[in-house]
Parts: sequence; structure tokens; C-alpha cells
Amino acid sequence: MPELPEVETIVRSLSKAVGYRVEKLVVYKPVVVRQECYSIDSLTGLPIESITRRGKFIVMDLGGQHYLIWHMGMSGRLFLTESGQTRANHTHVVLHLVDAGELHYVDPRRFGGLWLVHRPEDVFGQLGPEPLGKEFSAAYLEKSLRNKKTPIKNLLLNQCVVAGIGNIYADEILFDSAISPERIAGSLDSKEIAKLHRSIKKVLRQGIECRGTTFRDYRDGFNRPGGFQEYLRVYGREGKPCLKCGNPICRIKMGGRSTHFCQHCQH
DNA sequence: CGCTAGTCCTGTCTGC
DNA sequence: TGCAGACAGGACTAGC
Repeated sequence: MPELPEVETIVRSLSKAVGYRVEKLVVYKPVVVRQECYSIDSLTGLPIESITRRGKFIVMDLGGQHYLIWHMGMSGRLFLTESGQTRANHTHVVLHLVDAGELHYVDPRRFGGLWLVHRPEDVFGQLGPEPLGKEFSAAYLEKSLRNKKTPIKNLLLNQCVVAGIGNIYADEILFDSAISPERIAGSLDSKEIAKLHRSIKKVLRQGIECRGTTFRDYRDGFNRPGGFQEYLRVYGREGKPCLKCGNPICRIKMGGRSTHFCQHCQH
């Protein structure tokens, strides 16, 4: 659920926890711990040296040897709160900090998870480049699309191609670049790929500026909603007039995911 | 290789 | 008002 802009917003709002030490980690739902390369007790006393993002993963570095990697799945939340607060329903993990309150991990659908690993790379697998980083160039995108027979929307959702794009932003990016989600990836010409490349960066940056999109569950690191839902141009707007041409936005299923686009503006 | 459908879960909304 | 079914922002797997 939370995509790159939402995860980035969470990471930024959690930055005030950096520098504080772990008092203890309490796991209420062991099944959400996906990998446990060291004991939970060994975290006690370690400092949070940094909190960063990689794709849709949140990476906490606790001294270079111990990492906490969080994924929000569809319904996950990770937020700071004062000590001793009542736990909300579906709070699976609480990270108690010394003199800095508690970090609550809440995830009703449990599609997310927590990894306790020595090296973050072990969790990321074949994750593609960061869309807002230098490595993600138009040339790289062109190479990634070449000869691909899958629809462009499916390719944008593939985390191995580029990390962090999910269903909402994929639809918004394709509207911005005036490309139909059903277009075969390999059929895009250089000009279209350049436009798509610009739209990816533009839309994700706008999402971050607005502190993410709250469609249902998403909240930032202080449990506050985002604002990008005010600027969505196709997602969730089935039947409503296209903001460019006035024709109704249509919704179809692609790979089991709902897909919103304007048949008149996107080709 | 690539596509589809199924799977993991709970909460919320829609239609009867 | 109640209930069944659809659907939800992710990602992996099996099977064709």
C-alpha cells in the first residue's frame, strides 16, 4: 500500500528517533518477523544510527551489524508515540527507545513484515534502482523496456525494474506521460520513454512534497494522513471527467490490479 | 520468459 | 438492519 512517497514521508518523520538507543524490542505477533538473523535481545542498548529508505523498505541501521528492515505491505503503519500509550488494534511490534518514546508497527492485513538481519542487501533481492537516483536514467529505462512484451503498467510495478512504484503512482505516472497502461513496453519509442522517465520523477516528487497519498490506511511517522489524494488525476476517479479532456476516466483490471486511465488522452 | 490466478490477511463498502 | 461478496495502495508462487 504505501508506495515510495509514503515510505519516504514515514522515514522523514521518523528522523527524530535517530541517535537514540534501543531499550527493547517487543514482538506481539511473531509471524510478522520474516527473518531473524540475531536475537531480539541483542538489540538492547544499540543506537539508531540512521533511518533510510530503499524502494518501499524502511532501513534502520543499529550500528552497522544489526539492521531492522520494515515493509508496510498494504496496510502497515510505523509511527512514533509517547511511552505507555495504549496499543492500537493489530499492533504487532513496539520498539521502545531510551528517552524517545516508542515506535509502533501496526498492520491489520499482515502483508508487511520485519527483518532482523546483519546486511540489508539480503532482504532486497533483485530490487531495481531508485527512481529518484542518478542510476535511473532515460537510457536505463529504455534498455529495461527493450523487447519487453508485457504491458507498460505491469513493468512499472515490477520492483526489479525500478524500486518503489505501486498501483496508485503507476496510474498517475502513465496519465502524466499520456501513455496507455496497456501499451506493450517494448513498443514505446525514445520520445515516449523520455517523457515516461520525466513523469516518473515528477509524479513521485510531487507525492513526496504532499507527504504521500492517504486513500485508506496510510499514515506518516506521526500517524498523520498525507495530502496527495487531492491531486490524483486518475486513480479512484472512475467515471469522473478527465481533467484534461472531460471524457470519463475508465477503470479496467490488469494483472488483478485496478487500473485507471483516460482512453482519449493516453495512447 | 511472461502471463494469470491463487495465496497470504482484515476491514470496509456495496448491493440485495 | 443483516448478510454475502467484492475489493483494497504488495509481493510471492505455481502452473500453463
